[in-house]
Order: sequence, then structure tokens, then C-alpha cells
Amino acid sequence: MNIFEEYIKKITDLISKNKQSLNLDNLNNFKGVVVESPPAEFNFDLSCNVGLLLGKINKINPIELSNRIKDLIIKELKDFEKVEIAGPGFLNLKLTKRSLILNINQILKNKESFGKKISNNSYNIEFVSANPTGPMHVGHCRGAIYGDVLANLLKFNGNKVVKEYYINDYGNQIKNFAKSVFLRIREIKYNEKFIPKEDLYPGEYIIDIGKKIIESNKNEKFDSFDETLQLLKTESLRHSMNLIKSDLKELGIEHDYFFSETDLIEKKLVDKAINQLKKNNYVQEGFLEPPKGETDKNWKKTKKLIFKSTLFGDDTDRAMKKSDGTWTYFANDVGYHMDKISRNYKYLINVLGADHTGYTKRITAAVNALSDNKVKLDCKVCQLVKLYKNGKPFKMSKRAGDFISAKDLLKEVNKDSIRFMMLNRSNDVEIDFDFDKVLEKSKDNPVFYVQYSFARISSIFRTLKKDINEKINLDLENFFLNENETKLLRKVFEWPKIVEIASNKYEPHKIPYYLYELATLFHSYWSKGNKNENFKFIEDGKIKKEETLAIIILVTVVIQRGMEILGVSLPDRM
RNA sequence: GCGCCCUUAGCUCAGUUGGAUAGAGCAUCGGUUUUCUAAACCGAGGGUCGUAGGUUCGAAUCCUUCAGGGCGCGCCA
Repeated sequence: MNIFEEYIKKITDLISKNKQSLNLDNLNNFKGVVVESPPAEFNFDLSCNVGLLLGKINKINPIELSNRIKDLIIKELKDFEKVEIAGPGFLNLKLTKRSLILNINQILKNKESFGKKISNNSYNIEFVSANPTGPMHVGHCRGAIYGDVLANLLKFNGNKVVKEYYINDYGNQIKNFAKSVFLRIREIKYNEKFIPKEDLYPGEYIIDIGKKIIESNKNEKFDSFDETLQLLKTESLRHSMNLIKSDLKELGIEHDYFFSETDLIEKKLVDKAINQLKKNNYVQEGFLEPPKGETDKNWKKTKKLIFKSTLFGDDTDRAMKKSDGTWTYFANDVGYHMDKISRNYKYLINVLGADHTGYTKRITAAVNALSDNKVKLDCKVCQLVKLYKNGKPFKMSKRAGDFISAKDLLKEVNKDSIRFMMLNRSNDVEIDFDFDKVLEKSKDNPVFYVQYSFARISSIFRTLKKDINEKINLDLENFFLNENETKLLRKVFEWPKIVEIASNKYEPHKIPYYLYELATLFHSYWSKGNKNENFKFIEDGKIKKEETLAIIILVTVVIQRGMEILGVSLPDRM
């Protein structure tokens, strides 16, 4: 149920039927024609640009054409009590009481599904995929929450969504991780001091992991690193994945599927993918140009196995095998994406951190090559979370072990505020995350503002001893909305469109912005009652007019749906 | 050198996929509470939408130039 779509259809159908009398040769399938909310100062419910667009392609003065359409609408459609031309040729439309009531009742009848745009596709969203060498830090939270809310949004619209996590449990970094744990174990057991070195992980959590491994392997002496490597790897991985999963859980996030890189190698999925690419000669022996960044004196031009990703829009071809014969990280990822493709998703989404920007083209190229351009992969890059502490920028680095973990953050700030804050910005821009400010539990936090509007509404229901499912009977004769109620209703009408755009463009940040605006309108209405008794909703324990209750219920419906999507709670008292 | 992202009010950012007089929050200044919850509301000031061109009825939005900031540019992961 989307009021804008409803009236686009009515208006364009009408124009199609009267194409000749309107003197229109070309309707161009009404491309670009929209119905939307006009700016508030015009005081209309809807506005339509059809006259502007059709005037242009039919060489008719847009105002003249709009006037003809206006006459037609007045004559044929009974939905509007007022139609006007404004500005360069917009049609502004005001709904009759009857249409307003119809639309309100429509939403009240379908509270749970209001705003859904059913699309029934299958999506795979890969997000977080933090290296399993330690707990999550603040920077990971952003992509985690973005991915989770995007999944909620797509599910809300009826799509099947799998939330996936790729565990990079293969390769050198895991070996270094295991080595760090080994050295910490030696430190604990034999008092050999741990000396931080470049490739080692210095973080304190390594000690905890070491202790746990000692505990569960009492007979092991840990004399030789090589001999205990396998044990250390699996145990350390298990512990650090548990750390990550518990962090995610505290943020309200649960993945559906964990995919292990080691599994990938063992099941030879990479070979399979590469062989398929070889069939089309997308993968061949060849030479690469020297890297363009800092000049590397050790670089030599050698023959190697390369993927011709430039055929699919990448900037340069990519190596698939290292000189020791093992696959590159990228080759593994190609294998992984082959597996995703074989699981029959229509859309793949990878949520990445800003430091992986340069990676998006090659993996998108690989998916196109593997699926013959049938599967669409979108890489969404979340820009940096810039951390400030004591006014100074805080550099986050796992290697340095000097990072603020998600757990540290969660200790101080509740998950609702973190989720709302991380989403209250487009993923394309950096977030300044002032740690001290967040610790202050600042009143300025927009999440409180939205929650508070709901708490106020809840208090109305309490006073009235009613709830959101109260049966509403709107009487056509006496139907009247005051200015505030009209504004709120028009805002409510926009909700389906916000959901649609947010999910089509993968821009969940539109939801918190919208909810904030809706809350503003409600707070404004509420406060009028403080100045003027006439604007109070309730008199002698009863609602003054049924319309007010209807509007309040609509606002509640939207706030609830919105906060469900965001994964933020809605206390009914604050 | 190349790629991606950003540049809008003093600060932090929105801007409905080309529309109407460019909007919020914070900060500043001034007001509102015998209350259905003041964690709120109302008002004021504040703009050459980085620059220079182009596309058209119409540009913050699309194309090109240049400038500034961020991230990245391996047989690492």
C-alpha cells in the first residue's frame, strides 16, 4: 500500500485513456513521472510532475498541458477536493475527506505490513568477516550494523536473506596468531617473557586465549611450536570466533551462515572455480605490469597465473598463484564467490571496510566472469569510523593491540544508541565517533528523541486505557484534521516510499532520518497542548476526537516498523 | 601516477535517484512547564551548495576541468 503509487496509476491511466484529446503523441511510458509530497508550505497532499515531463517531450508548454490534465482530473476523478498548478507546472492535489479516510483505514487494516514492498528475491549479504585473530573493534561495528539492518530491510520486503560471515582461517596471519598464543603460553607456563615483534599479536586477549588452551590441554607441554601448531590453530580460532560472536550478539546481530576459508581449500573449490575461468580463457599464464604505488625494488617480471579481470572492468589483471604454488587470497575469494553463486542467490552484497575499496572491482569482475553476468554482486563500502579520545584522533590497529574493542564500547553505551548512531549517516561518509561524548550518554542522541516520542504516545494509550489495536470509526460527516494532524498524516504516507528507496539503494540511513522527522512532528504537536488546552488530546480521560487517535496509531505503527528494522528497542516508559 | 569516497550554515550532516523559496541537529541569542512525560517545544541570526565551464524549461543533483581532504593501489590478508 503506497499512496503515491496508487495515484500515479490513477493519473497515468486517465491520461492514457485521453491521450488524443490531450494532444499527446508520445507518453514515453510515463518515464520519470512521480507522485510525491509537495513542500509543506503548499498545503497539498500530493504533487505530480506529469505535465512537466510530457510537456517537454511533446513540445507543449508544461503549464498549459498541466491545466488540461487538471481539468480532466477534476472531471473524471472523485478523489480530490482541490487541484492546482504551481511553479513550473506541478499538479498539486488535495484529497477529499472520503479519500483520506479510505487511506487511513487501509493502513489501520494492515498495520504489520504497512510500507512493505514485496519483491521476493533471494539475497546473500556477507558482512563483518573480521579476521578471526581477535575481538571486534569499534570500526567493525559499523559494517556489522549496516549489514544487519540492510538484511532486516530486505526481509521486511519479503525477500529471502542469508547473512553470511567469511572466516579467514587460512594462511600466514593465522600462523602468526597461533605463534603469538604459543609464546604467551610459554610465558605463562615457563616464564619466558613475551617480546612483541612485527608479525605477532600483542593484545591482552591472547593471554586469555592461552590460559584457556592450557586449561583444556593439561597434558600438553607446548615444547615445540611446529608440533602443537594444529592444536593451537583450531583452539585459538575457536576462542577468538567465540569472542567475535559474543560481541555481535551483544550488538543484536546473528549470522545465518559461517563459511571457512580452510574448508574452501580442502574441498578444492578454488581449483573448481579457476578451472571454470580457464575454460573461457579468463585465467591464463601471463605477465603483470609492476605495481603503481611505492616502487618495490624486489619486483621482477615473471610468468604467473593471472585472471584477466580487466575484461570485466578492473584496473589491472590479478595474480592467482603465489610463487610457492599456493593460491593468493584473491583466488580463494574467487572460489568462495563461486560457492555463493552455486547457492542460487539473485543478489550478492558484500559489506566492506574503507580499506578494501581497491578490492571491489576485482571481486565484482570475478562474479561477473563466473556467473556469465547473471549474478549481481554489489560491494558496499562503509567509510572509516574516526575515533576521537581526549580530543585527539585515535588510530585503530589490530597489530598494535591498541584499539578500542566493541566490548569496551558496549560496556559504556547501550546497543540501541550504538546501532542508531552508526546508521545515522550514509555509508559513504566518515563518522566522527567521539568516544568521550558517547560515554557522556549525551541528551543529544537522536535515538532518545525517537524513543521518547513513542514513550509519550504510550502514556496516551495508558491514560485512555486503550492500545494500538483499538477499533477506529471515522465519521465522514464530521471528519476533521487540524494542521498538526495533517502534517503527521502526510509524513506517514511517505513511509512506504522511504522503505522502498532505502532498500533499493541499500541506504538504511534513510530510516533513522525519517523517524527523526516523524518524531519532530509528533513532539511539536504534543507541545502545543502545553500552551493551549485546546490542543490536548484527552479530556476527562477520553480522546477528544477519533481522528486524533487514528493519527496517533498510524504514527505508532510507523515508529514500530522502523525501529524493528533498525533493531532498536522501544521502551513504553522513559 | 591510477582507482574509489568526500567537499552544502561557525561545527556535524540530510537533501525523495533533474524540480517549487536548499533543510535538520549542535553551537549562539531570546522565549515556553499549576503537564496527556520539558530527555520536549517556539522564535531569531547564519548559504556564491569547493572552483570553472557544459547539457535544458529547470542543476546541490548529470558530463568535463581544476583545487582540497580521506582510503587504497602486492605473489599480504
